[in-house]
This record gives sequence, structure tokens and C-alpha cells, in this order.
Amino acid sequence: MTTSRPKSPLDRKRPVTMKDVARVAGVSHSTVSRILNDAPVLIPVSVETRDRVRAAAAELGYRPHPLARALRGAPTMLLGAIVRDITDVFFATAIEALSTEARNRGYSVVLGHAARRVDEALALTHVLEARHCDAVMLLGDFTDEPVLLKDLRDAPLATVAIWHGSQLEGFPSVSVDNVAGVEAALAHLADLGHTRIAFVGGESLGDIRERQSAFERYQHERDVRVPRRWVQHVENTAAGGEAAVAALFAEGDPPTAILAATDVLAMGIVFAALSRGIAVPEALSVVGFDDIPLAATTFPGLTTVRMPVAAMVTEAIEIAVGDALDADEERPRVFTPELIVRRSTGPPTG
Amino acid sequence: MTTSRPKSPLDRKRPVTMKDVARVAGVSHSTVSRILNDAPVLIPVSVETRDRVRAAAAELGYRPHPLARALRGAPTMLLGAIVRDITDVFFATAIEALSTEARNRGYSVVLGHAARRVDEALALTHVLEARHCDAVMLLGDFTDEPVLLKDLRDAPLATVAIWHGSQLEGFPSVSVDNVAGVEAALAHLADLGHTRIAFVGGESLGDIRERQSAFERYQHERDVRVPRRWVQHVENTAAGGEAAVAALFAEGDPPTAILAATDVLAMGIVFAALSRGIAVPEALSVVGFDDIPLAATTFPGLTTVRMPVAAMVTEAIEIAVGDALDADEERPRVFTPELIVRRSTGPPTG
DNA sequence: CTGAAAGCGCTAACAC
DNA sequence: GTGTTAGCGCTTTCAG
Repeated sequence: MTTSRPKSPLDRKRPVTMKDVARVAGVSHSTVSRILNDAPVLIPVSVETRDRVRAAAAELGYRPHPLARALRGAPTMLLGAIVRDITDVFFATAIEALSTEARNRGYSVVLGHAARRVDEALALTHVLEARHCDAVMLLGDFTDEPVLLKDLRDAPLATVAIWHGSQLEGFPSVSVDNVAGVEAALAHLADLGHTRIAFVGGESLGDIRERQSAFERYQHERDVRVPRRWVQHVENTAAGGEAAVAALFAEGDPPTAILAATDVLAMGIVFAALSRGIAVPEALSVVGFDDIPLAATTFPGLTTVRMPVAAMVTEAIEIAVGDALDADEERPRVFTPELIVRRSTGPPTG
Repeated sequence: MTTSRPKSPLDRKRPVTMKDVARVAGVSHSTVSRILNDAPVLIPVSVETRDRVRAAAAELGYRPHPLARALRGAPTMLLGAIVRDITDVFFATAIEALSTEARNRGYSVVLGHAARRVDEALALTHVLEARHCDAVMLLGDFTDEPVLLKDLRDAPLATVAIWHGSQLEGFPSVSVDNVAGVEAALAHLADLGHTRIAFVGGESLGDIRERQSAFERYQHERDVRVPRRWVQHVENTAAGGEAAVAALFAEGDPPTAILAATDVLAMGIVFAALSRGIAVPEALSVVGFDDIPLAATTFPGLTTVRMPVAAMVTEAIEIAVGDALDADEERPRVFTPELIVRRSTGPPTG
């Protein structure tokens, strides 16, 4: 009796059901359910049967079948995450945070991976119809995937948008105060004595766009003339950073500091600068945005605007599945980022 | 009729069921099922009814309920992915590839995120019991989570291990030929004229360990004496690379080339070298492992051993859910990596 | 060609 | 205390 294995790898065939447990324990199907779900406090069950049933369940290696439960109306405890590009380090970090926070609440994350499908129309058909999530979170900007958004809007499914720039459009959203972040960064550079500051941004989507306008407005308000060349649009990769540096330092009159729209870009910039003998921060200060893990461990450590990723993600989950059932709470939650000063910024020399 | 919206955002309450469609179309429940599932080729259905039903379904915005289907034995089309650390760029890339390949086959990926839970015993309880996946893939080395592995082994669930070092242990596995990769890298360095080669590796898990032994064996076989200091163990981050460079160049007698166990490390090394005025590749050649996206775009481009990620992931999916039902196909599939030569390696000078 | 009915595994009234 | 029953939404015989 005690030597029987709960389950051999071979009976992968038919999973053990409650009925099996019931048969072995010599009770009914529903009694098993009651016991295994700990309803007993309310509806008393004899200790004896309980033990018998528990033993049987253990012996057979019973595992509840979540689908059947879900069919009865129980939540699936699955959170859909549709992310633009999980290859982007920032979003990978965000997914990790999402996964962690979700798990703390008993949820798991299923990846939507909408990323650039041509048959964009199918995105939802797959993500939604086939995957029973309790809610879905949009990570990043999806304005260029209107079909997805429409489907989501029409679906009987709680959806919340995170980092979708600030522009809400039918979904509750969680975003970051890009203006505050940019201002903190620029104020820091100004304090150090910089006046010749360039901006480098990736694709003009959501947050990136906001950061750029914040930059331009800030400088404009202070009557700082920013040469057109000092606002660079490149790919949001390290290579993009390299390209930006190339452009910025091609002619004379280079900036003494660069505000990059993301840390990935910033790292590319630092890398490119170092490799052409431009000392950081002595000859060039660089500040990034996001505070991805690499930002701290890279050398020199990157001064950056930290995104409160965990808090934002937590809030999003709360909105999506939380008890805060304030119906149409569509007002955006905006979080304030924090400037982290490391080694990549310093006073301009010369 | 034509102006009725399929569904207002407000009836998030009760999803439209087949019964609803049936009622509207004036047919039975099961007829709807037949039509909407295109069984009609075999079991003919009058064109008229079909159209009527389709119209009704469209009008009501009917969406099949996947759980009910799954309950009937249909696969859930969900693939569990348990990954050590999704923050690791390499694994993030792998997840992306997995997601893409999975989607090509109609599957979605649910993130297990086993990463370092103290209550490791619960891992499976959550990952498995609550999430009806058709199969699960283990990405990385999990030898330090025996409970997880045991649960998985006992579960009625196809599991395949990818990048778990080579050591199979009860699961079919897909891995990479680390020996071949290391040999290619070392041969390349030797061709360039290097003899003073160091190895830098992260935590001694799975693949990393294999790469280190491959390195040691290769040198040993050629009677190359490797000072103990030339095999560095550091954190698998850019900071780790920095630490390794610090150690390697602390005393005289530094190597002229470094083989890093991962690209992240290699990047840290290049970064650290550049920042202390050690030219790459003139004064120091660096080769990485993995070929993460950053490797190509970084400056200088990283010479590295490319991991055939997509192919490996595809194979894993094939094994897990494919038709290749060769029962106990537990022989490991091993893929051969390919050396990609970029700018971070060159002949030693001086 | 189409309807009735059973049943997937589970929970929750509602009996006894 | 415990068994019976119904039903979640869907597919699938089996009868017409």
C-alpha cells in the first residue's frame, strides 16, 4: 500500500478524475469535491471520510482539472500579455515583473506576442478566442494595430494598457509621467552646467514621442535654441545609438550631453562614444530612460530616469482583476519616474 | 439589421453562447456547432441554414468558448514555458522565438517563471495544476530545482528540456553542442595567432559548465598551460565582465584574448576593456557565445558562437506536441552552433 | 439534412 | 454527513 507510486510516467493517458477518487474512497463524487476544496468548515464532513478521501486522492495522484472549474465560472487565473517586442530589454524586464506580480496574486501570464504580424486581424482571433484569459494587458504602444485594439474593445474582457504613451483610447491605462522624467534629466544636466544638449529617440511611438516633445518644450521654454541636428531619430537599439553619435559628431559643434529616450539607446551611445575616444562623462554626458538592469551594471553606470516598473505593473493588475470594480475607471494612472544619477553624467569640460 | 453592432462594450456580462446563436437562427444547438466547425464537408448542411447560422453568429458576435472545447478533450493549445530568468537577454530572445514558432503552429505560450522561488515545492502546483497546458518546456538548467523536476516527471504532461546542459534526466531534451562551439571559437583565435587565451564564465550551470570544460580540455589536449587566474567565474552580467577584466588585468601577464561563456559577459568585457583604454580587438580579442541581437549591433560587433535558437525551439515544440509520437524518444537532440566572426577579434599585436 | 441527448470534470443546490 | 442532480459550453454519436 505504502509503496505504490502515485503515478507512473506511463499513465499519461487518462488523468485521474474525481470520480476515480470517489470510487476508490467509496464515496460520492461530490463529497470528494467538498473535501478537496475545504468547504468542510461550513458543511461538516466526518473526519474519517475526509481522511479516506484525502488518502485516495494522494494515492492516485489526483490533480484538479482547471478547465472544468473554469467552465463553471471560476476565473482561469490567466493574464494575457500582449507585448510589442519582448526582445526589447525593457519589455522583457516588464514581463518579468508582470509575471512576478501576477504570480503573487495567483495568476500566470500568457504571452500574446502580437508583434508585427501582417495578418494583424488574426491577432485577436488567436489571442482572445483561443486563450481564455481573465484579462489582458497591453504593454507598449499599439496605435499602429487598430484592428487589435478594436477587437479588444469589443471583447468581453478587461483590458488595460501600460506604457501606451499617455493617450488613453477606450481602455484604462497606466503610464509614466514622461514630462517629469525628462525635466528631471534636463534639470540635472543643467545643474552640471550643460547647455548643449541633444536628444536621441527611437521610433516615434507612445512614450518616446512624449519624451521628445517634453524635451523640445523644455528647451523652448528656456529659449534654448536646439539645432535640428541635435534631435536624432534612430532605431531603438545599440546600433541606433552608434548611428546617432556618428551623426552628432560628424560636423563640428557637437553637444556636451545627450538625453536618450531609452537605456538601450543610451548604452549604444556610451559604447559608441568610448570606442571613438570620446570620454564619458568628461567629454560627453549621457542620460538614459527606464533604468533597465544593464544600466546599473554597465561601465560606466548609466545615469537614467527610473521607471517604477513593478508598481506600474501591480497597478495594472489591480485594475484588470482587482476588486476596485469602479466600473468605467478610465482615468489614466500616471506614475512619476525618478532620476538615478550614476557615472555617465558629469560637468562639461573645456 | 446591418447597423446593429456585434457587441457593445457593456454586455461584458454574459458571453454569447452557441445556444444564443441557435435560438436566433432558429436551429438547434448542435447544428450551430457543426456549421461553425466546418464539419459540413462530411456531414452536409443546407446552404441556407448555414448562411442563416453564420449570419446569426456574426450578428451576435459569437466567440467559441475554448474551455468548453478543451474540456471535451481538445488540446488547449497552450505551451508552458518555465524559464530561469527571463531578464537574461538570451532567454528573452528564446522566449520570443518560442512564442513565434508556437504561434505558427497555433499555440500560445504561458510563462511559468519558476525563477528562484523559495517555496519551490509550490512551483508545479501553480504552474501545472492551475494552467492547463498541453506541454511544458524547460528553458535553461533546473538541476537546482529538483522538486519542480520531480513534479514534472510525475505529471501527465509532455515536457521537454532546452539548454539544460546536455545531461538529460528523464525528459527529452534539445541542446547545443558546446564542445563544437568552443572549439570553433578557440580554433578561430588560434588561427589569428593567439596563444594566451582566458575563459570567463557565469554561474556554473548546464551549458556554462560544459563550455568551461570544453575550453579546459581543448587547451589541455594541446598542452597549453592555462594559469588558474585565466579561468574566471563571475556573475553572468555586464558587471561580471567588468569584474573579470579587472581581475585578468590586475597583474602583469594578461591574456590577448578572452572567450566568454555568454554574449552578455562578452559585452561587459569589451565595455570594460574600452573604458580602460584597452583597444578591442588590437590589444584584446573577445569572443562571446549565443549571438544575442545586441551582439551584432554593439560596437565593435561581437565575434560569437551563434546558437540556432529558432531551430532548437522548433524542434522542442515538435517533440512536445508533434506527431513524432515515438514514445520514449529520450535521446537528446543536439544542434551545432556556428561561429560568427565580427569585429571584436583580430590578430594579437606586439 | 437536422434535432435530441449524452457527457467531458467539476461545483453547488437540494435532498435524505 | 453524504448522495443525487443539474448544468457550465461544447462536440459527437445516434436517431430520425
